[in-house]
Amino acid sequence: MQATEVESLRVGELEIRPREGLVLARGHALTLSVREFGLLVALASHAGRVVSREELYRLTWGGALRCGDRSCDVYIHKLRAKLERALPDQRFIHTHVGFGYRLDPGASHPFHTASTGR
Amino acid sequence: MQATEVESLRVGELEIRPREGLVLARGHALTLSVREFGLLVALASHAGRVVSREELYRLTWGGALRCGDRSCDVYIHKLRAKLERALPDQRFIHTHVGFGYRLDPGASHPFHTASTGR
DNA sequence: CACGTTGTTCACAGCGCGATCACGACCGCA
DNA sequence: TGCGGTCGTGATCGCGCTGTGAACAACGTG
Repeated sequence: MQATEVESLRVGELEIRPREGLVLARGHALTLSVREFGLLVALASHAGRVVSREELYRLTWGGALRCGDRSCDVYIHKLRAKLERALPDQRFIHTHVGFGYRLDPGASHPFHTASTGR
Repeated sequence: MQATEVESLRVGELEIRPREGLVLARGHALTLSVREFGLLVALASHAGRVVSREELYRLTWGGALRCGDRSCDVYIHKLRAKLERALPDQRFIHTHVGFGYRLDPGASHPFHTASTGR
């Protein structure tokens, strides 16, 4: 799945143009670094699916994720910060503990269950 | 039966993607822990049939169920809670006292069945 | 060279998860 | 009716996974 070959990826109000290195949030442009952009493209090209850190790293950095490497987490954080600044009312990147991350526009947050409500 | 090799399992309005660690309930994502997810996959890969605790434990935890271990019960409970929160009008996990659990979307009566029909 | 940006790594904080325990409800049975 | 076995369910606790800020090095530019 070569995301860089498509003209435009759409995830909710995000429009990503891989070949231009451009991201539009509700129409106006975001300023992302190369890594941030690569990560977003990697996520967007699997939108709605859970992507493991290994996979994200391979797609964005281009190698095997070394044990203990937290680069993904750090950049997920940076990406979240910028996305949230652009669209404060939405949540795009969801964490699936033990599995990876998922990019999803619609649902702000999946069901959350503490333990039978109190 | 290696459930992790199929793309997607469907049980009623549940869609389970073993390789992603993702569950969709009526289209939108659930947040399950690794154990909860493993258990659901174990049940789903035997949907409609009663699965013993020994079998569930072996499939999910990967070892023999020790005498007195209630892990299965506890996680069945957690799973039920999350499924019920997602789809309150349905019951998926049915208890067969003395035998085990059964995952089934439609049926609601867990009667002590000798299953005559079939 | 001075400076701002970016990429990488580290350290610490916070919280979710997994394993277990405890108690109570329920049921079949003598 | 008392007893033992089976389940449901809330609670506890240590640990690992994640979130997050910051330090530092590597560049690119004027």
